[in-house]
Amino acid sequence: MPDTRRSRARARPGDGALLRGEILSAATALLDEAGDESALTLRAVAARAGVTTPSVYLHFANKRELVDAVCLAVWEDLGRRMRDAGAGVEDPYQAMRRHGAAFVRFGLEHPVQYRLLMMRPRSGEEAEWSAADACLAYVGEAIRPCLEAGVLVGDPTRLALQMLAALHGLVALYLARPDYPWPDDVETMADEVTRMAGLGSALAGRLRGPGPAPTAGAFTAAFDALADRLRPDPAAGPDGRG
Amino acid sequence: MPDTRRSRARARPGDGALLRGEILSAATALLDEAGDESALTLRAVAARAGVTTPSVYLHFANKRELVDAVCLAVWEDLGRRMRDAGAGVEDPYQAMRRHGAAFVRFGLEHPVQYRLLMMRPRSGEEAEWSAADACLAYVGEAIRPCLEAGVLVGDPTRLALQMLAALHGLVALYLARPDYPWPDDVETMADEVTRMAGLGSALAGRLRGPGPAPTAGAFTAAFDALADRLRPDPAAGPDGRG
DNA sequence: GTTGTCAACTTGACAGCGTCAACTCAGATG
DNA sequence: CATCTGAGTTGACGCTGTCAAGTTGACAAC
Repeated sequence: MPDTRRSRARARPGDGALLRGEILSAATALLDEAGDESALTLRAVAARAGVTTPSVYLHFANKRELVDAVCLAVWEDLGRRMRDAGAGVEDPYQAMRRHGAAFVRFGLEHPVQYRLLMMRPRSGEEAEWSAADACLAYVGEAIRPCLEAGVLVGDPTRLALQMLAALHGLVALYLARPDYPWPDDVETMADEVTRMAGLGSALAGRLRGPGPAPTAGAFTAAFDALADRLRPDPAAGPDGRG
Repeated sequence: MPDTRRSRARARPGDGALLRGEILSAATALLDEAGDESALTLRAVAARAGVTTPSVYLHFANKRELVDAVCLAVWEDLGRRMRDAGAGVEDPYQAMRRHGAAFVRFGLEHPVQYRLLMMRPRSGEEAEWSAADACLAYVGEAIRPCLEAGVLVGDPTRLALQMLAALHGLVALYLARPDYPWPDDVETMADEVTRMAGLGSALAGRLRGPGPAPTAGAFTAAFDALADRLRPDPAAGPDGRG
């Protein structure tokens, strides 16, 4: 038996690109339903699109390009989501917190696509470069106001990489290791990791340079003093701390 | 042509387990030489061990178990390496810095194994549980002295997860995205990320609870003051800051 | 309305993969 | 020498991505 009964009418000359869209949505549906990339075979995609397997090659050079296209489609949301998360928050540090949490939330909402785009060895070719690059760029955008306001100090690229490392680490770890003792509120944890990275970068940037390393005792005392200073008013506020 | 000319003498009854070791080292060599998991096929492993393909199934239930065994072999170093890195450093925070850097270094030195064990969706079975669990346990060990000394405050498990997220994020990002604008000294960056996570956790733990979120301006001033306090002596020391 | 052309798609195959049931074979044991 | 059994092989199955060559069908021209 061939792939399947023919179910799709041949496109008219000039409309060949129509199939591309149908293949893409078939692949997307397949990936979303199974939640597992192993379900995404060219044969399954083609059959779902009502077409034979090699027809996929008319619009995608190979499987990798198809997978990339499927995953990239979901990526178009990321920038908007991160910007929306920080919109209306004028304080640059608090805005960065929202940006980071939005990034983590996005990753957790698209586990398969995130894994395929961010946790695969690089293809060697230039494909899907834009996705991972977009992540770094968005994080860079999020921290720039903090740099301009003087909350963060240091090299912007380096800071963005460190910040992204923390965010990506949370997503990647959660996706690959759901058996870890994760708290129920991973949303909160996303904010905590962002805060951790933000506070840590802010402080580490100031401590750079030669000099003796402070002891843990000095840290403890200094941190307690800093916390007191940053918490002058014990009255409750609408937002979380830090 | 069958798999290859027969090159291995059949083991004597009772010595069947010998083949297991030969398969393991063949697979290890294959993985190390290619630096790419796609080179690790059962046929290649069997041929390298001088045996036919199905013989692998005499000692490993499936390919996944073989891959896990290969990767786990390298994991036995991790605990020792992390402990060694912190040995002799009595200051708990500085010891934690070393632990974190050692973890990152380990991951970067075993890219294929790290990726296979830490960046793959969970098998569903219990296999290789120990590897990822070991990571979390080692990080937990590293931060416990900090908790006891009062440098870190908060839930140990949560803190370990956050710390591991930062460390894993750096490794995972570097392995999956070598095309990022990484600095030449990733070693230094490993330390910076550890420091970032440590400082951030230390501070974030103190700022938890209800209350208004400090503004970026308050942060900036408070951080500058803290940095001054932690850097009382501008004389150069042997160690990095922070 | 017949014909020709070319894009759109199919046919049929290839090599390689993980996996398994059935078979052979050598070495130890009686 | 006969037999038993653990060690390894043979040959196959269904699956995968991929490709060269063939077919089909809508439109444009006569």
